[in-house]
Amino acid sequence: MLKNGKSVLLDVNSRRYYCQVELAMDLLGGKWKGVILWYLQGDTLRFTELRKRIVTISEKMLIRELRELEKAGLITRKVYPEVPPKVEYSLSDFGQTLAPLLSAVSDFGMSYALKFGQQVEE
Amino acid sequence: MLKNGKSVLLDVNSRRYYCQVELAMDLLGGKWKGVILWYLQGDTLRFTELRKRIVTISEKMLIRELRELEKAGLITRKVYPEVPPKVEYSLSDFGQTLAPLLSAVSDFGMSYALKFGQQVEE
DNA sequence: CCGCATCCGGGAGGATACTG
DNA sequence: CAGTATCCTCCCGGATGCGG
Repeated sequence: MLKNGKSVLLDVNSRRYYCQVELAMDLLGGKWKGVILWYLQGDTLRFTELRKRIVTISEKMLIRELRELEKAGLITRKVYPEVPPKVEYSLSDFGQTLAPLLSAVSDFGMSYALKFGQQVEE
Repeated sequence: MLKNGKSVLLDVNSRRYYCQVELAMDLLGGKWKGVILWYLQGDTLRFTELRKRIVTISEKMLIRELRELEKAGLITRKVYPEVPPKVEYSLSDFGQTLAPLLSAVSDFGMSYALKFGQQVEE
Protein backbone atom coordinates (compact mmCIF):
# COMPACT_ATOMS: atom_id res chain seq x y z
CA MET A 1 0.00 0.00 0.00
CA LEU A 2 0.95 3.65 -0.33
CA LYS A 3 3.18 5.25 2.24
CA ASN A 4 3.75 8.65 3.74
CA GLY A 5 2.40 11.45 1.64
CA LYS A 6 1.96 9.46 -1.55
CA SER A 7 -1.35 9.80 -3.33
CA VAL A 8 -3.08 8.70 -6.52
CA LEU A 9 -5.71 10.12 -8.83
CA LEU A 10 -8.98 8.19 -8.64
CA ASP A 11 -12.36 8.11 -10.38
CA VAL A 12 -15.14 6.61 -8.28
CA ASN A 13 -18.89 6.97 -8.78
CA SER A 14 -18.21 9.49 -11.53
CA ARG A 15 -16.41 11.67 -9.06
CA ARG A 16 -12.74 12.54 -9.20
CA TYR A 17 -10.51 12.30 -6.16
CA TYR A 18 -6.97 13.58 -6.13
CA CYS A 19 -6.01 11.49 -3.12
CA GLN A 20 -7.19 8.18 -1.70
CA VAL A 21 -7.52 9.80 1.73
CA GLU A 22 -9.91 12.32 0.21
CA LEU A 23 -12.05 9.44 -1.04
CA ALA A 24 -11.99 7.69 2.31
CA MET A 25 -12.99 10.84 4.18
CA ASP A 26 -15.80 11.37 1.70
CA LEU A 27 -17.13 7.89 2.51
CA LEU A 28 -16.56 7.89 6.27
CA GLY A 29 -16.57 11.59 7.13
CA GLY A 30 -19.33 13.54 8.77
CA LYS A 31 -20.42 13.43 12.33
CA TRP A 32 -21.98 9.98 12.59
CA LYS A 33 -20.71 7.37 10.15
CA GLY A 34 -17.67 6.43 12.19
CA VAL A 35 -19.75 6.01 15.33
CA ILE A 36 -22.36 3.87 13.57
CA LEU A 37 -19.70 1.61 12.09
CA TRP A 38 -18.03 1.34 15.47
CA TYR A 39 -21.23 0.10 17.12
CA LEU A 40 -21.83 -2.38 14.30
CA GLN A 41 -18.39 -3.87 14.86
CA GLY A 42 -19.04 -7.49 15.74
CA ASP A 43 -22.72 -6.80 16.39
CA THR A 44 -25.93 -7.01 14.43
CA LEU A 45 -28.30 -4.29 15.63
CA ARG A 46 -31.84 -3.22 14.96
CA PHE A 47 -32.73 0.38 14.17
CA THR A 48 -33.99 1.14 17.65
CA GLU A 49 -31.03 -0.57 19.30
CA LEU A 50 -28.68 1.67 17.35
CA ARG A 51 -30.71 4.71 18.36
CA LYS A 52 -30.41 3.80 22.01
CA ARG A 53 -26.63 3.44 21.82
CA ILE A 54 -26.07 6.64 19.90
CA VAL A 55 -28.12 8.70 22.31
CA THR A 56 -27.71 12.08 20.67
CA ILE A 57 -28.46 11.16 17.05
CA SER A 58 -31.81 12.05 15.49
CA GLU A 59 -33.90 9.52 13.59
CA LYS A 60 -33.45 11.45 10.39
CA MET A 61 -29.68 11.44 10.57
CA LEU A 62 -29.50 7.81 11.62
CA ILE A 63 -31.58 6.56 8.73
CA ARG A 64 -29.82 8.85 6.26
CA GLU A 65 -26.35 7.72 7.31
CA LEU A 66 -27.42 4.07 7.30
CA ARG A 67 -28.69 4.45 3.74
CA GLU A 68 -25.43 6.02 2.61
CA LEU A 69 -23.33 3.37 4.29
CA GLU A 70 -25.45 0.71 2.63
CA LYS A 71 -25.09 2.42 -0.74
CA ALA A 72 -21.33 2.51 -0.20
CA GLY A 73 -21.42 -1.26 0.34
CA LEU A 74 -20.15 -1.07 3.92
CA ILE A 75 -23.21 -2.33 5.77
CA THR A 76 -26.00 -4.81 5.10
CA ARG A 77 -29.68 -4.18 5.77
CA LYS A 78 -31.82 -7.21 6.44
CA VAL A 79 -35.60 -6.87 6.59
CA TYR A 80 -37.79 -9.46 8.30
CA PRO A 81 -41.31 -9.41 6.84
CA GLU A 82 -43.06 -9.32 10.18
CA VAL A 83 -45.49 -7.14 12.05
CA PRO A 84 -44.23 -5.11 13.78
CA PRO A 85 -41.31 -4.59 11.40
CA LYS A 86 -37.86 -5.88 12.20
CA VAL A 87 -34.76 -4.59 10.42
CA GLU A 88 -31.22 -5.60 11.25
CA TYR A 89 -28.04 -3.78 10.33
CA SER A 90 -24.59 -5.31 10.24
CA LEU A 91 -21.22 -4.79 8.59
CA SER A 92 -20.87 -6.28 5.12
CA ASP A 93 -17.88 -8.46 4.31
CA PHE A 94 -16.22 -5.42 2.83
CA GLY A 95 -17.24 -3.36 5.83
CA GLN A 96 -15.43 -5.86 8.05
CA THR A 97 -12.18 -4.72 6.45
CA LEU A 98 -12.67 -1.45 8.30
CA ALA A 99 -11.70 -3.15 11.56
CA PRO A 100 -8.12 -1.80 11.71
CA LEU A 101 -9.30 1.66 10.71
CA LEU A 102 -12.02 1.75 13.35
CA SER A 103 -9.62 0.48 16.00
CA ALA A 104 -7.14 3.20 15.10
CA VAL A 105 -9.85 5.87 15.27
CA SER A 106 -11.12 4.62 18.62
CA ASP A 107 -7.60 4.40 20.03
CA PHE A 108 -6.85 7.92 18.89
CA GLY A 109 -10.01 9.27 20.48
CA MET A 110 -9.12 7.58 23.76
CA SER A 111 -5.53 8.74 23.82
CA TYR A 112 -6.61 12.28 22.95
CA ALA A 113 -9.08 12.28 25.82
CA LEU A 114 -6.43 10.92 28.17
CA LYS A 115 -4.07 13.69 27.13
CA PHE A 116 -6.41 16.68 26.91
CA GLY A 117 -9.65 15.76 28.66
CA GLN A 118 -11.20 13.59 31.29
CA GLN A 119 -13.07 10.37 31.25
CA VAL A 120 -16.37 10.84 33.03
CA GLU A 121 -17.50 8.42 35.68
CA GLU A 122 -21.12 7.53 35.34
CA MET B 1 -7.65 -0.20 24.31
CA LEU B 2 -11.38 -0.55 23.81
CA LYS B 3 -12.71 -3.22 21.51
CA ASN B 4 -15.70 -3.75 19.28
CA GLY B 5 -18.62 -1.49 20.08
CA LYS B 6 -17.40 -0.40 23.50
CA SER B 7 -17.51 3.28 24.24
CA VAL B 8 -16.88 5.71 27.07
CA LEU B 9 -18.26 9.06 28.14
CA LEU B 10 -15.72 11.86 27.75
CA ASP B 11 -15.39 15.56 28.54
CA VAL B 12 -12.88 17.39 26.36
CA ASN B 13 -12.57 21.14 25.81
CA SER B 14 -15.78 21.62 27.80
CA ARG B 15 -17.62 19.47 25.30
CA ARG B 16 -19.24 16.16 26.08
CA TYR B 17 -18.70 13.13 23.87
CA TYR B 18 -20.63 9.93 24.33
CA CYS B 19 -18.11 7.86 22.40
CA GLN B 20 -14.40 8.15 21.76
CA VAL B 21 -15.02 7.67 18.04
CA GLU B 22 -17.29 10.71 18.11
CA LEU B 23 -14.44 12.74 19.59
CA ALA B 24 -11.96 11.47 17.01
CA MET B 25 -14.30 12.29 14.13
CA ASP B 26 -14.84 15.73 15.58
CA LEU B 27 -11.09 16.32 15.52
CA LEU B 28 -10.28 14.71 12.18
CA GLY B 29 -13.58 14.95 10.29
CA GLY B 30 -14.49 17.32 7.53
CA LYS B 31 -13.30 17.35 3.97
CA TRP B 32 -9.65 18.28 4.38
CA LYS B 33 -8.02 17.46 7.72
CA GLY B 34 -7.25 13.85 6.83
CA VAL B 35 -5.65 14.86 3.55
CA ILE B 36 -3.54 17.58 5.17
CA LEU B 37 -2.29 15.20 7.85
CA TRP B 38 -1.54 12.60 5.21
CA TYR B 39 0.70 15.00 3.29
CA LEU B 40 2.46 16.07 6.47
CA GLN B 41 3.33 12.47 7.24
CA GLY B 42 7.10 12.37 7.31
CA ASP B 43 7.35 15.77 5.64
CA THR B 44 7.68 19.36 6.73
CA LEU B 45 5.94 21.60 4.25
CA ARG B 46 5.47 25.30 3.69
CA PHE B 47 2.06 26.80 3.16
CA THR B 48 2.46 27.11 -0.58
CA GLU B 49 3.87 23.60 -0.91
CA LEU B 50 0.80 22.22 0.81
CA ARG B 51 -1.42 24.23 -1.52
CA LYS B 52 0.31 22.77 -4.55
CA ARG B 53 -0.16 19.19 -3.36
CA ILE B 54 -3.80 19.63 -2.39
CA VAL B 55 -4.72 21.13 -5.72
CA THR B 56 -8.42 21.66 -5.10
CA ILE B 57 -8.30 23.29 -1.67
CA SER B 58 -8.84 27.02 -1.29
CA GLU B 59 -6.50 29.21 0.72
CA LYS B 60 -9.22 29.97 3.20
CA MET B 61 -9.93 26.34 3.96
CA LEU B 62 -6.26 25.40 4.11
CA ILE B 63 -5.40 28.06 6.64
CA ARG B 64 -8.54 27.39 8.66
CA GLU B 65 -7.91 23.66 8.89
CA LEU B 66 -4.24 24.22 9.70
CA ARG B 67 -5.22 26.49 12.59
CA GLU B 68 -7.66 23.92 13.94
CA LEU B 69 -5.15 21.11 13.68
CA GLU B 70 -2.61 23.28 15.47
CA LYS B 71 -5.13 24.12 18.19
CA ALA B 72 -5.83 20.41 18.58
CA GLY B 73 -2.12 19.86 19.15
CA LEU B 74 -1.66 17.65 16.10
CA ILE B 75 0.60 19.86 14.02
CA THR B 76 3.33 22.39 14.69
CA ARG B 77 3.62 25.77 13.01
CA LYS B 78 7.08 27.26 12.76
CA VAL B 79 7.53 30.83 11.61
CA TYR B 80 10.84 32.11 10.28
CA PRO B 81 11.13 35.88 10.79
CA GLU B 82 12.24 36.61 7.25
CA VAL B 83 11.13 38.67 4.32
CA PRO B 84 9.37 37.24 2.43
CA PRO B 85 7.71 35.19 5.17
CA LYS B 86 8.43 31.51 5.62
CA VAL B 87 6.16 29.21 7.59
CA GLU B 88 6.61 25.49 7.96
CA TYR B 89 4.03 22.96 9.07
CA SER B 90 4.79 19.51 10.42
CA LEU B 91 3.21 16.85 12.60
CA SER B 92 3.70 17.35 16.33
CA ASP B 93 4.97 14.46 18.43
CA PHE B 94 1.40 13.67 19.32
CA GLY B 95 0.37 14.01 15.68
CA GLN B 96 2.94 11.36 14.80
CA THR B 97 0.82 8.89 16.74
CA LEU B 98 -1.74 9.22 13.96
CA ALA B 99 0.49 7.15 11.67
CA PRO B 100 -1.48 3.88 11.99
CA LEU B 101 -4.78 5.73 11.64
CA LEU B 102 -3.67 7.55 8.50
CA SER B 103 -2.28 4.36 7.01
CA ALA B 104 -5.59 2.59 7.64
CA VAL B 105 -7.54 5.45 6.07
CA SER B 106 -5.27 5.53 3.02
CA ASP B 107 -5.42 1.76 2.63
CA PHE B 108 -9.20 1.80 2.85
CA GLY B 109 -9.45 4.53 0.22
CA MET B 110 -7.23 2.53 -2.10
CA SER B 111 -9.05 -0.75 -1.64
CA TYR B 112 -12.40 0.96 -2.10
CA ALA B 113 -11.20 2.48 -5.36
CA LEU B 114 -9.88 -0.88 -6.51
CA LYS B 115 -13.24 -2.47 -5.77
CA PHE B 116 -15.65 0.20 -6.99
CA GLY B 117 -13.71 2.66 -9.16
CA GLN B 118 -10.69 3.08 -11.32
CA GLN B 119 -7.27 4.48 -10.78
CA VAL B 120 -6.63 7.11 -13.41
CA GLU B 121 -3.46 7.08 -15.45
CA GLU B 122 -1.99 10.51 -15.85
C1' DC C 1 4.82 34.40 0.67
C1' DC C 2 1.38 33.98 3.81
C1' DG C 3 -2.18 35.04 5.00
C1' DC C 4 -7.09 37.99 6.40
C1' DA C 5 -11.98 40.03 5.25
C1' DT C 6 -16.18 39.62 3.13
C1' DC C 7 -19.99 37.83 0.71
C1' DC C 8 -22.73 33.95 -0.62
C1' DG C 9 -25.14 29.31 -1.64
C1' DG C 10 -26.03 24.67 -0.40
C1' DG C 11 -26.19 21.05 2.38
C1' DA C 12 -25.40 18.98 7.04
C1' DG C 13 -27.79 18.39 10.87
C1' DG C 14 -31.70 19.20 14.39
C1' DA C 15 -36.84 19.25 16.05
C1' DT C 16 -41.26 17.82 15.60
C1' DA C 17 -45.23 15.47 13.88
C1' DC C 18 -47.08 11.74 11.37
C1' DT C 19 -47.67 6.63 9.16
C1' DG C 20 -47.84 1.47 7.52
C1' DC D 1 -40.93 -0.81 15.04
C1' DA D 2 -39.00 1.50 11.51
C1' DG D 3 -39.19 4.70 9.24
C1' DT D 4 -41.38 9.69 6.27
C1' DA D 5 -42.32 14.43 5.81
C1' DT D 6 -41.53 19.23 6.80
C1' DC D 7 -39.48 23.08 8.45
C1' DC D 8 -35.58 25.53 10.10
C1' DT D 9 -30.76 26.93 11.45
C1' DC D 10 -26.01 27.01 11.11
C1' DC D 11 -21.70 26.71 9.22
C1' DC D 12 -18.84 24.37 5.73
C1' DG D 13 -16.70 25.53 1.86
C1' DG D 14 -16.03 28.35 -2.49
C1' DA D 15 -14.89 32.85 -4.79
C1' DT D 16 -12.89 37.12 -4.77
C1' DG D 17 -10.28 40.99 -3.27
C1' DC D 18 -6.67 43.16 0.04
C1' DG D 19 -2.60 43.65 2.97
C1' DG D 20 2.14 43.21 5.67
